[in-house]
Order: sequence, then C-alpha cells, then structure tokens
Amino acid sequence: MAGIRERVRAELTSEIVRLARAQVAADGPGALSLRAIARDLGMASSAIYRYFPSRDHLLTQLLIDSYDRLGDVAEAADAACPRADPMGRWRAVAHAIRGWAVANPSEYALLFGTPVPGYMAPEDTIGPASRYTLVLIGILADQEAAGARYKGPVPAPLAADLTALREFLGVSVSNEALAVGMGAWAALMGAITLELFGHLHNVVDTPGALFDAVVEHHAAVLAGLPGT
Amino acid sequence: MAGIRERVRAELTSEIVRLARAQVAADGPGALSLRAIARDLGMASSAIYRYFPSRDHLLTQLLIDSYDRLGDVAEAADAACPRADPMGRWRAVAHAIRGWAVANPSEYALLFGTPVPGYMAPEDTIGPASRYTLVLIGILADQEAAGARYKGPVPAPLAADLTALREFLGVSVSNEALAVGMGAWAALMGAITLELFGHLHNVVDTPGALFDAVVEHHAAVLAGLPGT
DNA sequence: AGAAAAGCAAGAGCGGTGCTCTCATTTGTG
DNA sequence: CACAAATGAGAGCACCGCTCTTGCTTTTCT
Repeated sequence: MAGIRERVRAELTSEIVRLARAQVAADGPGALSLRAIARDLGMASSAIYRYFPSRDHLLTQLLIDSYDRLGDVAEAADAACPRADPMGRWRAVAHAIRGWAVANPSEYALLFGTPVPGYMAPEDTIGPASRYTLVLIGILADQEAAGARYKGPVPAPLAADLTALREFLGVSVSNEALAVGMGAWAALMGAITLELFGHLHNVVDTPGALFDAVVEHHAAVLAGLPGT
Repeated sequence: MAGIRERVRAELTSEIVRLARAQVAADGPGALSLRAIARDLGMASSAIYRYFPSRDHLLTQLLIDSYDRLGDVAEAADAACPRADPMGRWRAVAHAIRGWAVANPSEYALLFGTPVPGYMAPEDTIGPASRYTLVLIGILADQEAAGARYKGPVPAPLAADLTALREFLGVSVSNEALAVGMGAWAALMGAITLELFGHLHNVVDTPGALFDAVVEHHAAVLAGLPGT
C-alpha cells in the first residue's frame, strides 16, 4: 500500500513535464511534441497517453507551472521590499515580472501570447494565474491604506465589475484604486509584450527602456498623491 | 504580351490568400494548412507551392494584409475627426483599433500574439506595420504643436532611441512627447491583448470597460496640460 | 511556322504530427 | 496463487509541410 507503482508513475509524469518544458523553452509552444518526448524517454509514443490524455492536457500542466513560477518571482520580489514602501515594491515586482519574461520568453508567450484556438483554460489554472496579480493588488491596497487617494471617474459598468472583484478577493481597495491598478497592469503587460514579441525592433534599440518609462509613469500615478 | 497567364496567376494567388485569410479567421493562425487550401481549390497540394514557396511566405502575406487593414481603420477614424481636436482623434483611433481587434481576433492574434518561433518578419512588413503607429504619432505631434507640454524625465538610453526615431520619421515631436506616447501605446495594446486573450475573464465581465478606462486615463495624460 | 524555353498541375513519396486500437506483459492485491 | 488492473509496444489512421519527377500547356524566340 506504499504504492510503489504510484511513485514511479509520479516520477515519470514529472519527467515528461520536465522534457516538455525544455521543449517549449527551446522552440516555443506549438513545438511541443508528444512523440519527441516519448523518443527522449525511449518509450513508445502511445505510452505517453497513459500519463497525459492529450497534448492540451500536458500544455495545461505547463501553463499552471509557468504561472506558478511567475507568481514565485513576483511574490519574492515583493517580499524582499519593506512593506511600508509600496512604490518601491511596485517597481521591484514590475521589474521582476519583466525579468522573468525576458529570461523565459517561451513561457511568457505560453501564458500571455496567442491562446490555443479551441482551448479554454480549465479551472485549475485560475488560481496560479491570479498569484502575480494578487501581489499587485496587495501593493495597491497598502498604498491606499497609507493615505493615497485616486480620483475617478470610473465608468459605471467597470465599477460594478470592480465591486464584485473586491468582494470576491476580500481586499479593501476602492474602485478608483482598482481601476488605476488595472490600467497600470495593462500598461505593464503591454510594454513587455511589445518588447518580447518584437514590435519595438524598428522603433527602439534599448531593451527595457520603454518598460522603465512605463513603470515610472505608473509609479507616479499609483502614488496617488493629491495634485497628480 | 497582355500576359493572360499572368492575370490568371494573379487571380489564383489572391484566391489562395482569400482562402487562407478565411482559414485564419475561422481557426486562428497555426491552423493555416496549404493542403486544405489546395483541397478547397480542387488542385494538388504540391501546386500551391508554385504560388507560395512556403507556408511562412503565405503567412507573411496575411501579416501584411492585416497590418494594412488595421492601418486603414486607424487612418479612417483619424480622418473622420476634426484635425484641431487631437484628443478626440486619440479616442476615436484607439476605439477604432480595439473595434477592429474584437471584430477580427484571429488577425489581431496574428499581428500581436505569439510570434512564429523561427520566423522573422521580412522588410516588407515594417511599412504596413507602421501605419497605425504613424497615425498615433501624428496625433501626438499635433497635440504638442497646439501647445501641450510633456515633462520627463526621459531615461537617457530611451532619449537616444527616440531622437533617432524622430529623425527617421521626420516628424517634429519632443522626446518627452514620444515617451508619453509610447506609454499610451503600450497601455492601449496591453488592454486589448489582455481582453482578447482572455485574461480578464475571471476579473471583469464587461468587455471594453478596462479599455475605456485606459483610453481615458491616457487622454488626460496626452492632453499635456500643465498641472497634470 | 516550328522549335525551344518556361510555367504549371499532378502524383508519389519522405518524415513528421496527434491520437486510437489491440495485444502482450508486468505488477499489485484479494 | 489467481485475478484484475495498470502499463508498454506496435500497427495504423488521418493529417501536415515540403520535394521531386513526370507530363502537359502556354509563351517566346529563331
């Protein structure tokens, strides 16, 4: 009942994931080949399906793992800052996210690039996918708790969504703060995506320059000081 | 010498592109299959290669076409506004871009989603790819010419790039304005990408709400009025 | 006009993919 | 020990991009 078989199964499963991740890292998502993994493992291609019922299921596993790694670096960067300095934390987390993205471009593409056509991310992914955003929201909440005030106007439909979101998360932030934060989030991801997907090649040579400007701009906005 | 053969060749070529676009629109890029196109055309799969030497070449053609369509809608939206109202033009162009994106998600994914692994966009694409950005820069230039002032600081490396960019484009805009504009650009594309690629599904229900907030925020920033 | 050259479509074929099915073997358990 | 479950192997299906050869048609040149 120790389950010797279960153990070797778990090991093989994680070995498959390991090879899959290496494949994705090397040639991007879409280059993921179950047959190639089977070859590397020295087993028949059909045997892989005992561990992952389809290529998409394996891809989902990679998705979850990558979201978790991103969550790790975001949380680590946040934890390394004094909690009383939300703007320093914002800068640190933002740069940590970009750092992870440029270090793992294929994984970033997997998370934030073109979604697989017929593929809808299952429930298991939303937890890991939320981690890095929760870090950002936490910073926002602390900044507001420290006295920052954000002025709207927040469009009515957005306000309703934000209210629901706040209640779901159980965090105490105003709708105005959430709206500002989502704007910063979009700018953050937009800057990284433009950079990583090559849209700055014919515009700007210095990698990260646009990103720095974006982060600094939103640092000022997120500061939420009166008169801004 | 009228070139009857050339004409039928041109027609067949555009027919191939038409079917390819339909395929991409239906099932996203990556579902593009030369064999399927050949089947639809009732010809041998090998015959396609007389018109496009490889799948990537056909994809490049689709890329150029899509960039041109995006450029069309951006320019049209801009032209429909009074030139003397740059902020109105910004709003109009931004919403036009998003409108095109939500109406043609697969084409948007083709342009701004995960790049094809080994694929590097050839020179012919940078012209069409620049059109919608030139519209945005034009608005920025007019706004600054109308008296708007943007304050830095612009990071030194970014400043160098922006100077080169300005000289290349031959537009008269300050580095500060360009930096602010690129920030708005990143936020714009980031908001669209997050929405279209499903990252708002568990956050916000109202499509476009985040986008509106982002556009309005940057409208205020781009206004460039003293005290902002 | 006739011959040479160029363009074109078709078919077979290579190596690759995801995935399914069957069959034999191994392994843990009642 | 015997039985049932889990596992691996192999063949096979339908698809993919791409290449090569083989004929046929159209254009062009002499």
